[in-house]
Amino acid sequence: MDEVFKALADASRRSLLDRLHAKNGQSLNELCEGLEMTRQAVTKHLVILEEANLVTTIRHRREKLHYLNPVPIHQIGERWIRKFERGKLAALSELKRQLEKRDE
Amino acid sequence: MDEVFKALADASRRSLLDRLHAKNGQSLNELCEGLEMTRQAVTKHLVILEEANLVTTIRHRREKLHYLNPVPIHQIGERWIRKFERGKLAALSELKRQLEKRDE
DNA sequence: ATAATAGGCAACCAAATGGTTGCATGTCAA
DNA sequence: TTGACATGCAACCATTTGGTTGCCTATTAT
Repeated sequence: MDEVFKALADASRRSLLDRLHAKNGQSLNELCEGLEMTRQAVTKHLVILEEANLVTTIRHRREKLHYLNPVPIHQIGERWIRKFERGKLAALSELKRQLEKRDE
Repeated sequence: MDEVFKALADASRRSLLDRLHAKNGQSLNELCEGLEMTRQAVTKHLVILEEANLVTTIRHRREKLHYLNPVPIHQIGERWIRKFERGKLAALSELKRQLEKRDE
């Protein structure tokens, strides 16, 4: 679990997860597009995400495709949120979402 | 949100959250007990947790009492987990919990 | 009044981290 | 086969981070 938190600590890695959340199964070079980092930097980040089991990869031809794995993220909440609190928190964020939506 | 992830990245800080989850509203010195860190190190960690809004404090006499705030933790899951995935993941971890319980 | 308790501030240090450059390897297309 | 494309590996560097020590302030109890 330690690796998961370390992996999520960096903004670049979180934005890589965002990209995969938006479009799953991207190759390294695809994930590099539009970023101001070197490909090698992105590689390093992806390795860290893989080791944390937040990203799974499969090779297809010469490409390595990356997929987001939401399981470890889901487990985070289970550590510090009691069961009876979940409902209230969910209701709270739904309310927040509605209020923000109203201002669009 | 960046501060939340940074704050959660460190194992010492996570164990402080664990302690508050077990017993809410502890003072600095209470939180220091049994740890192999200096009080000043713990102070630094608590400041980081406060800035991330993961811990709220109130002063009572000369003591500063610390409380766990689960809201930012709850928000993490909302970022990368689609609504339709939540049910499955919750079922999965419940299953896992049951299986682990069986081995006790 | 004074000692003990609870906490705060600042300077300093070693280790970890995020990034770069340069080169190597494997695979596909013409 | 040969060049282009997709990825991998390693050395190196600046900055951040977690921790320490030393000293200071505020509040409580005797």
